[in-house]
Amino acid sequence: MLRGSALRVTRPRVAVLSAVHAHPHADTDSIIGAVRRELPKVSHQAVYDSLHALTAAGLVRRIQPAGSVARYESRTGDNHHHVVCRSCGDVADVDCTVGEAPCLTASDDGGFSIDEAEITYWGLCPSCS
Amino acid sequence: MLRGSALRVTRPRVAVLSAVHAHPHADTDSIIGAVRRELPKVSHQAVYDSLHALTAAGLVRRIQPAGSVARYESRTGDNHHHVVCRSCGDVADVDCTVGEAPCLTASDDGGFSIDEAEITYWGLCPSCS
DNA sequence: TTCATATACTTGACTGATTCAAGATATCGC
DNA sequence: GCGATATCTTGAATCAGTCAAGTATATGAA
Repeated sequence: MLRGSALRVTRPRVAVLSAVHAHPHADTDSIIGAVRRELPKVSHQAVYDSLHALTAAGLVRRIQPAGSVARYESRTGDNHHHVVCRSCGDVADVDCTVGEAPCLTASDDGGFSIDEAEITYWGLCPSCS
Repeated sequence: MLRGSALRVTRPRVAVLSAVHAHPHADTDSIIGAVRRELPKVSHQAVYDSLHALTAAGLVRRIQPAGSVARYESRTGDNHHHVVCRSCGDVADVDCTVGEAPCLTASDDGGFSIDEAEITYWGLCPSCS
């Protein structure tokens, strides 16, 4: 995957990419932890740099619900959305409904040229509700 | 408005509420600046506290697009959404389209009890595009 | 395989938004 | 006007994330 995106293949990057695949919606700190289980000496900066590189290459997607730190996931390019628990902050995926496209055209875009509509659903997860 | 929400009427709160009305989508720092034009000696903490109190009371709404600091607006309870400029971070309001409601029912909520669907449109504002 | 070079990583300091905590002050019901 | 209590001031602390300088490593060419 890294080579496919013209990214150099380094051990930190491989570990970060695996960690994001293994722990969807994990925050940076959890990813650092997961990476260090494999490569104990990786710096936090290397993880931040890798996440930025992977995000820029489109191999991972960064999400950041209001009030949360950045989280990363490996499902990209499928325009899915997220539910966030107001109580514990847990995040789950929500697939697009078929009927969505027309609704996500803004009625009045205020002159903006819109290229993406991101939906965040808010509520309570099963264990908190 | 403050009394209507059973909040004590203090000069900092009045100034914060006016500032949010006068500067929609302003971040906390701008609000502090606006408040201090009227009351130069207000502490930043008082502004943070006021914004929290006003948000809890529903008199203002807090929004925080990914990668941005918290912003506040006085339009509440009308379920409108936002367009955010990827370049300058500027925020504008987008009214609900009539057809939206059915689309914003998640196809699979993963067991979450959802109470709100928040849409953020991303693109470029007129001056950046 | 070796080498050169650009890219990535390590280390350690720093920033900036936000929060915490303790004591002083002001609001509001009586 | 007075007392109780919420709010504000002051100043320090936290935490995610960034910056910067120097070292190490991946990769393409010799």
